[in-house]
Amino acid sequence: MGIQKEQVVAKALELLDETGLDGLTMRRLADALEVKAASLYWHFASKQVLLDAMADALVAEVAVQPTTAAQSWRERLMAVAVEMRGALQSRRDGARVFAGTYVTMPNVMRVGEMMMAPLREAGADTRLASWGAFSVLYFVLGFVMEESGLAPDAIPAAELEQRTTSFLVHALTMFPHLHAARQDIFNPDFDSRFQFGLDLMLDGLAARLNPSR
Amino acid sequence: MGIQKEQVVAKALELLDETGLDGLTMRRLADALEVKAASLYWHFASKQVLLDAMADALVAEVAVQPTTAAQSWRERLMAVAVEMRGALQSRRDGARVFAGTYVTMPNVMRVGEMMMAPLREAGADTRLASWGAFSVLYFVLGFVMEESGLAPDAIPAAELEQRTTSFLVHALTMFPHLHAARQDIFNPDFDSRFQFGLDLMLDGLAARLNPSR
DNA sequence: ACCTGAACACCGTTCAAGT
DNA sequence: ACCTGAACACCGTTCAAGT
Repeated sequence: MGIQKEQVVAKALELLDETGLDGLTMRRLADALEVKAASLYWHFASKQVLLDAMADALVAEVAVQPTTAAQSWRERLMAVAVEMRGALQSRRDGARVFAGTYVTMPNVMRVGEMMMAPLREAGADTRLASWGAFSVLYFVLGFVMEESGLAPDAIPAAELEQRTTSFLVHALTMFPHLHAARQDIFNPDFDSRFQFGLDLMLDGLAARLNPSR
Repeated sequence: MGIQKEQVVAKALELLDETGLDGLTMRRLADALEVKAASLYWHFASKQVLLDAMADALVAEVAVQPTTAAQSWRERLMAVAVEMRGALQSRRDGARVFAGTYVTMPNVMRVGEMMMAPLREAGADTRLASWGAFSVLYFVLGFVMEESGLAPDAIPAAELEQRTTSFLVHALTMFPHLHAARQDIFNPDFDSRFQFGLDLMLDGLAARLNPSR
């Protein structure tokens, strides 16, 4: 009967959680599928093609919630951004897998479309809507890369503490603003920090949607 | 006499331009330095440590231009963001090298400090200044990752064309907003697109610095 | 159509041994 | 203090051969 593409991608994402991106090899994946490594090349031209498919599958989990008429464009766009962050965080190294990818994959396009829609309906022209949507996507990606780089399974606790100490020593002697803000910089409430950055962009978009005010 | 850390990092960045991140191996780097691969481990505990040093060296090129009193906080923050984009683009796969890194490296801290300074002097509290600065950094990183993924030396022209076609086919049949905005989405004026996204965030920051208006 | 055996040309990393 | 030889335990990928 053999293996199917979708099974391979699903198993690869499963394995990703266990091994991380650096530990995910074609041989290990083949083992998990009870097949030989060479077989994978019948279904995927290269490891990169498989990684692209994984990225697409990751983003496929960004659910389209039925639009409530009561929701503002801002709430709707925010919801997609939050979902996107969740998708990138749903698997270990998810952001890194996605980062090697381009916006031309169907499910990434779908997310772009879902971000553009509320902007368009609120009166944005194609440039404002598309550049705005992609700008939000770039922020989300950058945020999650940093955020998940600090996750406990990505970095040993001892090393994190060492980095923290090193940061504080440098800050104290050379970077007064970082030192003054150390409480905020090490604030572990990533939800609030994400919301904060998102709001900055949404405010900028709002100003362009209502240039009169 | 032997090799020095700085020479190794400099040569590694040089080689990065030739080979790309995937082609940069310890053995090739050793060859370029006319040394054996094992010797590198005397200076760097692992390849990852070397990559961290490369990321730091990349960001070291973000120059501090002497602040002109005439410049607004907005101009100063923008200038650092533009410099940061330039640094990440100065080497092939620069953004990918940097993306594996954390904000605890001295030169990354320096950039954070340079972004925070104008905000603080404009009256921002530590939270607004630090979270704002890092939000801008996340946008810059996400932007350059996408931007340089589309660069001619990162992707063969034939494949880029194929992706474009695939995008348009999908857009036509499934994603009306993307299709309507296709001219803007494929607009190659990345400077303008970068400026656009940056302005969104800066507007958001401006609103928080002058909440009275 | 789909899988395997076997090989090719590499990797990162370690470590005893050299100078 | 710094480098090398030689090895270990892997990689991604190809391809003739099998069913």
